Amino acid sequence: MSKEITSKAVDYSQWYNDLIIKGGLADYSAVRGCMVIKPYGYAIWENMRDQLDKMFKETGHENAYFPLFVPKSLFEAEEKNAEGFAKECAIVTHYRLKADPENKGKLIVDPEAKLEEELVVRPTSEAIIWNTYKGWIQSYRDLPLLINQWANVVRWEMRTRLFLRTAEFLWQEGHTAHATQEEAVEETVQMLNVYATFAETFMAMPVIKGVKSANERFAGAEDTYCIEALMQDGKALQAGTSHFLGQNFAKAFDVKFTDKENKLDYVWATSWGVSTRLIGALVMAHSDDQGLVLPPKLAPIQVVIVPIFKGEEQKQLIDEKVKVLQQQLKTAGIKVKYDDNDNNRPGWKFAEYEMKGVPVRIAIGARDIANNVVEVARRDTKEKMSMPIDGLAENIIQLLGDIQAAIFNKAKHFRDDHITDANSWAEFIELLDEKTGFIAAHWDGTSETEDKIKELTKATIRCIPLNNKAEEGKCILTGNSSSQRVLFARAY
RNA sequence: CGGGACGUAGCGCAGGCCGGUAGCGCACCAGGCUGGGGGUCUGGGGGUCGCAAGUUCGAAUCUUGUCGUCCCGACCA
Repeated sequence: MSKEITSKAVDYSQWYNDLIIKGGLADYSAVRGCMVIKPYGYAIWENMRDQLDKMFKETGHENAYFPLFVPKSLFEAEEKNAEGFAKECAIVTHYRLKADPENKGKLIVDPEAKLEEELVVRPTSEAIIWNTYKGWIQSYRDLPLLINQWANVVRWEMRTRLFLRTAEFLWQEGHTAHATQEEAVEETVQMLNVYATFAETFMAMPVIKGVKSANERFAGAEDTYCIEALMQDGKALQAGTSHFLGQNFAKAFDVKFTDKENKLDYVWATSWGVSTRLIGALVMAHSDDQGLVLPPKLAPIQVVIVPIFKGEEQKQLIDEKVKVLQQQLKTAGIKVKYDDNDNNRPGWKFAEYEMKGVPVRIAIGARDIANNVVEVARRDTKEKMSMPIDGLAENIIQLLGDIQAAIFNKAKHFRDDHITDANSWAEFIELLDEKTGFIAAHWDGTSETEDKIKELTKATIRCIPLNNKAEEGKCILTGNSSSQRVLFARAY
């Protein structure tokens, strides 16, 4: 009983931390605000990455890699972007250390090794990328330019949380250049849809697609599209963003092209990204007090087989049977692990793999072999069933599919139950505090009102949903006229 | 950057008020009994008590300083 998890009803935040640490996803590190992603957590990221990468390539994108460092002068070029990120940038000012003459065995920054121009450790790569694109784009024939980068970025956050907000994090950032505004907007929406599909199909996490209000817009964007998810504590989490950048970066970095009519114009841009934050979202969307609940499509281990035996003779019998089963499951494309480690007893293993969120557990003992069955337990419902050994792989594939669908539906029901209309300020406050979740309310469309609401309630406009229906109403705070409801929530 | 908590074995903690040989649980090592929900018995290894000064015959314990981490908030993906 060495690995107890704090109940999420008692302390949601502690529950989340316990899952990450005890589930073996990540560890605290010696660096403030930075975490170590452990193999099991990294395996989830690899699965996310591989799938997203495939989807990016299917939509015509290529991968490239740009430098970690951005010369300050480039970083400054797009004013709004620079201003937005300035206060969370790490800066390289020197390139050398030397032995401390006053303190043996210690090093100090060599004052003679000061850089002429400081380097910003990228918090995002627009600047370095657009500076590069300038040299790559001359003609409409060079467009569209569709590039993605898998990278790490650094944002010096005041307060960090495992996966949700760390000073350094892994992500992908797509940066595209287009000949027309329409095409750039189309790209922005296309990538938003890729993210939404990924979140719902692979993470089993329902999301709302929408557009950000001006307050929440990416620094330097004309429009920020986003997918918003709901966590089990009723707080919203921005899971991905896709930005229409207009010609802002093209103008800042002087990226022009000649069109078919031989006219010179600035290119139109997009950028879009998702990060390791998705792992935090995944954890908070589905898990319970026994540990992680991972969707089969992203689980590093989809099926674990636990042998139950008395003595070597039984063990050998089981080993032989499992060897065959394991091969059948692998052939069927299932990620399966046989845990015949003799240090831990079955009960310990059951608890351990529940902690780690393995979707399906198969227990097999001499008794089962005699009956030509195995015991199958699903993580999401804890339900146990007996399955015939013959045709096991087909049944397991079916079961994995069922689990994927079940956890999506469960999350979707929860989410749908937590989108509530508020028609008065009093109702708005009560919903925020009691029911939580998304609150659909009228808003007069001004930044001032949004700021005021945030100040009073800590709730922000998560998004204006795409295809939002028009509805005349009065702003929840000011009573001014409004033409549609927007979604408010407290958010991560 | 404000508020709070905590630094003692790999992890989780006690000891501290009242200074006097460094403790517990888990984990680890060797072996036994075990095995269908975190089993059990025996034996064993592991510590400059975050760091630095000070008080004292003597400091994990008292004093001062310092560094670090986590949690809550503002900021943000």
